[in-house]
Amino acid sequence: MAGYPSAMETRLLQTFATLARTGSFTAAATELRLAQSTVTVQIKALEKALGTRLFDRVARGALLTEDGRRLLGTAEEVLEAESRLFAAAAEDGPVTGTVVVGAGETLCSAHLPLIVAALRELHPEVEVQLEPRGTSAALTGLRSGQLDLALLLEERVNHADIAADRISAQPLDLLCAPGHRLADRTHPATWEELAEEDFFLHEQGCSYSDWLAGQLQAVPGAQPRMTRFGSIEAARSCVTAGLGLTVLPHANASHALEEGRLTLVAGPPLPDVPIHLAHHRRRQPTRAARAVMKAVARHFEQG
Amino acid sequence: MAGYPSAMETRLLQTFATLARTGSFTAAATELRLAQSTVTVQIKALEKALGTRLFDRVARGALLTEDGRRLLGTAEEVLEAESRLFAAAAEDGPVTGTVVVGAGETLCSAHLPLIVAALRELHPEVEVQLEPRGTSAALTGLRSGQLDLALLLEERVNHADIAADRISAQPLDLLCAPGHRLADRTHPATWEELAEEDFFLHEQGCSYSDWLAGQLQAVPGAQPRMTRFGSIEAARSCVTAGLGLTVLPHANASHALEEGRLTLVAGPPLPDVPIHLAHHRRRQPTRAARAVMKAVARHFEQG
DNA sequence: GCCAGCCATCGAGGATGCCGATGGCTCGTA
DNA sequence: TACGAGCCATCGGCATCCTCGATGGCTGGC
Repeated sequence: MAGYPSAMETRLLQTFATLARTGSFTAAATELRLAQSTVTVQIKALEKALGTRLFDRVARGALLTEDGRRLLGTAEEVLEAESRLFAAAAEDGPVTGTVVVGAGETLCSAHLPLIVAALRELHPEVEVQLEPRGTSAALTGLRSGQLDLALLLEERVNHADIAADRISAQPLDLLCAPGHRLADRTHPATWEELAEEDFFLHEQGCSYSDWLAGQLQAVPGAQPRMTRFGSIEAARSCVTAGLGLTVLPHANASHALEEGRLTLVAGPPLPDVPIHLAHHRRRQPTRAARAVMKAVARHFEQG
Repeated sequence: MAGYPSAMETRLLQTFATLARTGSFTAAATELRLAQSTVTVQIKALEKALGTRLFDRVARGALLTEDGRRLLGTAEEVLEAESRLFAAAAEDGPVTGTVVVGAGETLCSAHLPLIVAALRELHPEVEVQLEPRGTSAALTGLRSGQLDLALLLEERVNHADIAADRISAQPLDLLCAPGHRLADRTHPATWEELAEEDFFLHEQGCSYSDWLAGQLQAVPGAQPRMTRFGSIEAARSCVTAGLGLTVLPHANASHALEEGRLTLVAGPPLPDVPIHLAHHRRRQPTRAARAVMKAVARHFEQG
């Protein structure tokens, strides 16, 4: 029994303050919507808890004692602090802080700079920190708390502890250099034809590159030649140099297409790659993180 | 339903702070001597009351959310204010302020200056304000709250709402001027003899003067000549001028006796007049008032 | 001296808090 | 992979506490 009675309820302090102001048990009870006897009991309980008499009961009502006057101010400080607590809880906190977003290089280079720029206008106080990570590294980061959000280029994100929303889908482009022999094909190349070509793809774990690799390897008797790079830029450079083909989300290829460094290859239909925005299910996103989530969603909605 | 839920208990805030510090429901429960389930329920109740999630429940325990971090400080302010309240209640307040003491002129002139002087040494912060009042006016003052204390020269003080302690008794002196014809009596004068004299007495309502008047009027066939004054000083002046006799508590006569302006008259035995120290029963004396009460009691104990 | 207003007390009943047990979940380990 | 330890959420029971209305004592005014 070291300290004070731990169960101190501010309800008693409310009654204390009201009784001090009105000077009447009955009036205080009316104001507090309580029975008069309840006020009597509560004040008695408070006096017992504080170990001192707070009021003199006189014929016309209740008068603060010296101790009562002395303690009233502090009691009101408690109430005021409590009121501030409720007020702080009611209002939203500032949208500020750093949000660490993990995303594969594909998205980092194509979309995220635009998103960050849009966000900066809406919430200048929010700092976004990009962490280039593949899907599995991103998931680990979400679990360990190193990442607040992750953008995943995956068909499905199915983990019990990860919440993921499908926010968009990227069309894929099959690409080669303008001078490449497949550049001017008028009718689509088949998988069998493509399996004879050289491919320069993004690293293992990149979903659309893995998907393409799977398609090529599925061609019977084929021995597809695929070189994987840790950097999209490196793979794309090989392709613009005319060494072979690659596959990229359209957003990552559009620049080079416009500048004539790459051109589309007519080929078999390619699927869209969905983009998922993920966060840890058990961790509530910060306000800043929610702002980022909104900005991401808006970016992909608009195109 | 305008405001916040009025029943906010700091117990929940204690649990909030402890859980935030330990990061574990189980550890917090152990520290707070509660069951783990209780901590769960309390935190849930607090989150509901505040309308926001305070903790992320993760596998290894509980992590503060952004809102939790933001509100923790304010919650601790509430606890700290409450702690101050208990501390303030535990310690005695300062002995300071003004104490209004009512007393008849008799005591005001003889005793109270000494009491005030003694008190000033012990409690320099306490200011005593003297209100010359007769018994009935003093009682009214106690009831109305104008007086904190009253010193009453009465045989008995018997009022349900007034608490009075008999703290001393004043011996009475029967007095005349040295040249008066009763000054040199060797054997005591009787009431019959005294009833022939001129008396200069304090005002109506002065207990010992009234008592003396009663004795004189009780002498069969007597027509006592008594002049009453609103001021003791006035009555005493008449007596020192040799115009007659008076009766006074010894303390009020001693100065004049020592200086030879008055002398004792041998007469019938006179009773002691008790002094009562009174305060309103329903009003708790302030600390300053209690200090005055102590000083008064000590003064009369010492003589 | 009676009446109106005020506070204290009491008993009942309804709400609430706390507890122990149990179950689901995660993580580390054999 | 299966298992056990540790952690939190839920549930039902029990005791406690809170609130209320009724009643009585008291004071002060008419």
